[in-house]
Amino acid sequence: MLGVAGMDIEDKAAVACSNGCESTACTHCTQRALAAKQHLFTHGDEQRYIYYVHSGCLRLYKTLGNGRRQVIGFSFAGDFIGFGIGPEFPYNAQSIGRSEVRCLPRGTFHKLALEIPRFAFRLYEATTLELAAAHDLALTIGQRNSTAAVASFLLWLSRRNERRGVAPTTISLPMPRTDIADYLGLTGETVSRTFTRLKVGGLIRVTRKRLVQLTDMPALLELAEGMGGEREAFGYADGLRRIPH
Amino acid sequence: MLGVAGMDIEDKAAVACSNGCESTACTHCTQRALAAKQHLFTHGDEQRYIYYVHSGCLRLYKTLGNGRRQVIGFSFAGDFIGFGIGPEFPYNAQSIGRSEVRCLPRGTFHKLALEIPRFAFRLYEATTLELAAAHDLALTIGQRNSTAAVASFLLWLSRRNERRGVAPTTISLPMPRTDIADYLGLTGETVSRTFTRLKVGGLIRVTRKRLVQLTDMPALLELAEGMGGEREAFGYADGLRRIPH
DNA sequence: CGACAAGTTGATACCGTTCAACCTGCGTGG
DNA sequence: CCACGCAGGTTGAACGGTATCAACTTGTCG
Repeated sequence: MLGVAGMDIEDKAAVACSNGCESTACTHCTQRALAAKQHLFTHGDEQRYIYYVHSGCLRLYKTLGNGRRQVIGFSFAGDFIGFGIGPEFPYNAQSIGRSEVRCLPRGTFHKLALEIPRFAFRLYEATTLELAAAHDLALTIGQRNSTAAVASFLLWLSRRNERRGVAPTTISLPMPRTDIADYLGLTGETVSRTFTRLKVGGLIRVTRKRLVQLTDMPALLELAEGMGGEREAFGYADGLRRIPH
Repeated sequence: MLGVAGMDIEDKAAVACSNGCESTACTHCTQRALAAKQHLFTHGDEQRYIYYVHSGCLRLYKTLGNGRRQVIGFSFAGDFIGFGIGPEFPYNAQSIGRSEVRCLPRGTFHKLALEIPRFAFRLYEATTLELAAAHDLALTIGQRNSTAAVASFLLWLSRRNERRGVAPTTISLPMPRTDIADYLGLTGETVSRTFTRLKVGGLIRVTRKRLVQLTDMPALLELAEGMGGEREAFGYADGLRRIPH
């Protein structure tokens, strides 16, 4: 075995890269600084590079002809963006705040993969983990109500913290509410209302708009599974009282 | 280049397999016949094999603690099931009707990948395409209304036919309405109503319950992008008249 | 400090869900 | 071969969660 089980997707990819970069890829790599809201690439752009996020955070999203937007992921520092084999990117990548990325020429990257089996295998592993994440997202969007969706989103960030040795109860949100909304298939308003319901329910504390404390993990875990209010505590399926008008 | 651009994901995987199977994998492979509704594996089962669907159709799905189900994909004859590196399957695979699968020992499969770079690379390619499909699903569930979702589902099957040289306007549905519903994040009732609306709108013809003719492709394409009824033909966003009570 | 983006809260509408009754058609067994 | 049975599918009526549109507040950055 490779002894990488339990590692983060970005960790795996980083290992994969370090293998390759040492030889060739990173000798050719360029840097790029992105301003807030600037696109790294858009849907249909030629796939020339695979990107490595050095700092900042980007949103990956797709759009419908009518303008509706689905965020399919967030890329944090240490993540790779742009795995895939098609000639064009099938989604958009946009910097949320300011960020810096490294650009690894795709050709070099793939040549390496064809030369070093372990490298290709790690690419496979990394993609496989992204796939699992995408399936989880589908489960969230399709089957969780707004409360369960927001709860599972917060828990996802919590687990991410945990794996990096950061306090799992202190969640910093680099993205605006509308991104969370478009990620979860909701609207900004609904996300906002859900935050305040979790807040008044005592499950979270919102220190600042982009900084959340998880104060009742077990309850959040239950909510995320749609088990909130088994006894329908307040007459609502998720056991949280609606804010009175 | 490898000259596989534009190939189907299952075609790619088949090539990948044929490369490997010829040497070792398939000499160890066993067959398995599944009855209707029988599970190939369930969430949490140890990942011992990678499966190749020889005949029939399976649904892949995940569930929430409260019992709600999200279908994350359908596996048709020629597809592989079970790519991934974790110790356990993160979803369930259940036969829809009767089906037959071949079981390829995971160890052999992965050893091969580490020996033959091109094989590992093809695994990477195949997973990459599955990932793109999962992102499309998220877009559908999160942003398309019931009409757009059903339209894009039919068009997906249509494109699939096209790539296999089958008439793209004749869609056979191996799965029940409830599977389509749980795939699109809807209910069986809503899918059923949407079918009849498309029917009375003249966009499809339902020959038998599981056999659909696409009679107005351009309109379906517009609907799938949420552009249906730009002029709101019937006063509804999707341009299709609701069935009066 | 001042302007504008981001976030919150409110009122209302509506799409999809839910629960229920009723068809339909396919496979099975008498 | 037909009739039965039942899963699958359709249709109906009402409810409700989330979207939508709008006003207002907050806070962040230049």
